[in-house]
Amino acid sequence: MIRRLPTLEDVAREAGVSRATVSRVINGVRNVDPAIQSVVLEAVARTGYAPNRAARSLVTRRAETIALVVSGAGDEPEGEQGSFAARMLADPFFGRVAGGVIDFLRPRSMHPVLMFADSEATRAEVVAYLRQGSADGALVVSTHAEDPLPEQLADANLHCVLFARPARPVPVSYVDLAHADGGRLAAEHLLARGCRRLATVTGPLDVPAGQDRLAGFRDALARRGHPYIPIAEGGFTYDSGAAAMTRLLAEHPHIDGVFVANDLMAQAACEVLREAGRRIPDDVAVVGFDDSSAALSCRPALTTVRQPMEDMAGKMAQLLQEHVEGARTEPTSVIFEPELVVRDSA
Amino acid sequence: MIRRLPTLEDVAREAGVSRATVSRVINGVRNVDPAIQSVVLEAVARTGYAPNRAARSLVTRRAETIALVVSGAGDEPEGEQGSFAARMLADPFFGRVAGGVIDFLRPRSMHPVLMFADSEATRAEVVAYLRQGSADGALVVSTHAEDPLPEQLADANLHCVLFARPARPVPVSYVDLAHADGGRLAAEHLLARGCRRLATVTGPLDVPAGQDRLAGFRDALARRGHPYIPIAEGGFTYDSGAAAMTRLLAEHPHIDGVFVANDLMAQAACEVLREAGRRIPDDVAVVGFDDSSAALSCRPALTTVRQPMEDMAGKMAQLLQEHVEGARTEPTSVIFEPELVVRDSA
DNA sequence: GTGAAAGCGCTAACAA
DNA sequence: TTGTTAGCGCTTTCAC
Repeated sequence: MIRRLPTLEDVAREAGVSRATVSRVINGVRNVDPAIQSVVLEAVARTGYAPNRAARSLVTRRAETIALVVSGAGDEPEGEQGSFAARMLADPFFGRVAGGVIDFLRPRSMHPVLMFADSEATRAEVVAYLRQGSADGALVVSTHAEDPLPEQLADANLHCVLFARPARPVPVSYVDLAHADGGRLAAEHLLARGCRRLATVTGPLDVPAGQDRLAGFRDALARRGHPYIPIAEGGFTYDSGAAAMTRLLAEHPHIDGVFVANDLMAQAACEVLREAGRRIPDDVAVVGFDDSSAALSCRPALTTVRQPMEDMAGKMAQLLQEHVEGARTEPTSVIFEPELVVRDSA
Repeated sequence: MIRRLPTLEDVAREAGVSRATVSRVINGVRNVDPAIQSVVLEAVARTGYAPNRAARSLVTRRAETIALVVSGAGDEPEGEQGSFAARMLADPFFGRVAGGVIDFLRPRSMHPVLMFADSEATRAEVVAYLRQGSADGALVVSTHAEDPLPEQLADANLHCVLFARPARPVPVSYVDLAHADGGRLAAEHLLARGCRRLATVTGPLDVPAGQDRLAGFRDALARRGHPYIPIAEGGFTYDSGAAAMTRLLAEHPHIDGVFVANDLMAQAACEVLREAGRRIPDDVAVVGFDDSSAALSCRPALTTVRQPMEDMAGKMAQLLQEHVEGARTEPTSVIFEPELVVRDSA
């Protein structure tokens, strides 16, 4: 019995063949005599051999690992709210994206490395991590508009795929949603149920998702004879949603329908409306966006524009894999369609 | 200009020294002439050198990576609820643990690999992953009592640290909470605010956390002259909490205080109570457990027993690091104390 | 304080 | 179909 972990060499000796043959069996290369193959397999079992990943990576130049990185601004106050990582982990949006990525990766026996970057230093770490070959590529989710990470990765010639179109054009692949169509869906639903004094709590207006949802909403309304709609800008967080709804209500107490640009803010809006004595949906109808877990935990259950995030995340992972394998060389984009989910709030 | 990525060799040539010297500078080994050191550093900058992780791991026998694995039963119905990974990511409990781990790791420039295992096959993958040296050890969070993973890891001589004591003894380190003390805190608070007809929604009674929280609660009550307390068993999920509270209310309509073994179920319980026309805390006081994000999103805000999960998770990561580095060889356990957080529900 | 040289365990040409 | 051999890029004795 040898003390150190068994190596290819040990298995080869045990099976009475060469290292190369064992390697072929392990890696499922065809051209191997079935008889020899089973002899090798037995030797593997007997020795309890497990291929050393570092050694393999060194020669294949593949880490067989991808990074899932969330990149933020780094200008937010730390403290009570918890760390950036903790905040992101608590966000139902991130959960669905991560879940989608993992479900794509798992059947392929791959597991993502989780990275959170909210400063130049941590972003540099992400770049370094990939440059060292610790991961073959990155899936990046940005939390704010001018995130420099995508460009840094592109400049370093590293593989990456983004969730959502970057605010400034960067030559990398991304998946995204037809946000404007989602805004339209919300507008039409509110109109159809008879609302006439509409308003909206928007997302941050410096990111495409925020802009496009608003544009689609306004657009559909304008076509139906509603040229002006009061708006209040939010930041996609619960608190910002509550604040925005409060402002809206103060300035326009008679609104009977509101489109809120994501579910977390919509949940906050419902809370504010309820505390202001408004019944939902009777007095004010509320439509959210995302169909995240917040939509279900909201009372009443939220009517919302569903973003198929798991599918989007899976696609994102698939695109990255294609880039890594060289099956795809040019950046591409895949845009998904939103869908209205009608529940109780509108 | 060379096409391939720069290697130590390239930097050495550029700096006019040997590979060994460059390696020393990169790794911050002392015995290096300051002058040479800066020459090397310049050469590194000029070439844009980044050490290859696989090559380093091959010789150091360290992956400098740890796995964060969530191990579940695999007997739960897939489907509407989403995949195991998605469900865990949506759970505020997991979010805090992961956040704590990440915040410990980040200053050390380490990033966890996220793995979800809910079947024998996926558990075997976790073991294989570690045996290949892809990660130096595992942090494991089990979602059910008889999780075989800890034992499998221990048998394979792999480093691991658990979150919570395993149901059956396994020779591995773990961090845990003094759950019984938490139950006691809840009992005393409820009694102190004048509740006299108490009941409890427990966690699953086949896991230590479920048992101990109940035991502590009962114990404190028994000491104060309340020998019998109605209970309803839940499974730590929202739905199971709602079901348990419904049963409790049907059988004991006059309860005026309830201890619910985690916040997610407590949130569900509040919902059930509210729909049954009970005011919280006036008619029924509710105390939760964990102080997860559910405690804050609950209406009214939940009075709860706080589990310092971030600290626990950080400690878990620290213990693992000590094991990996060989600074600690014997399994150990660290038990944290819970703390009552008084909000509006009790 | 620095360099030469020996591997770490594996894959992939290339030969046989 | 199988074996031989040459590295992949790095750390680490061991001399000097």
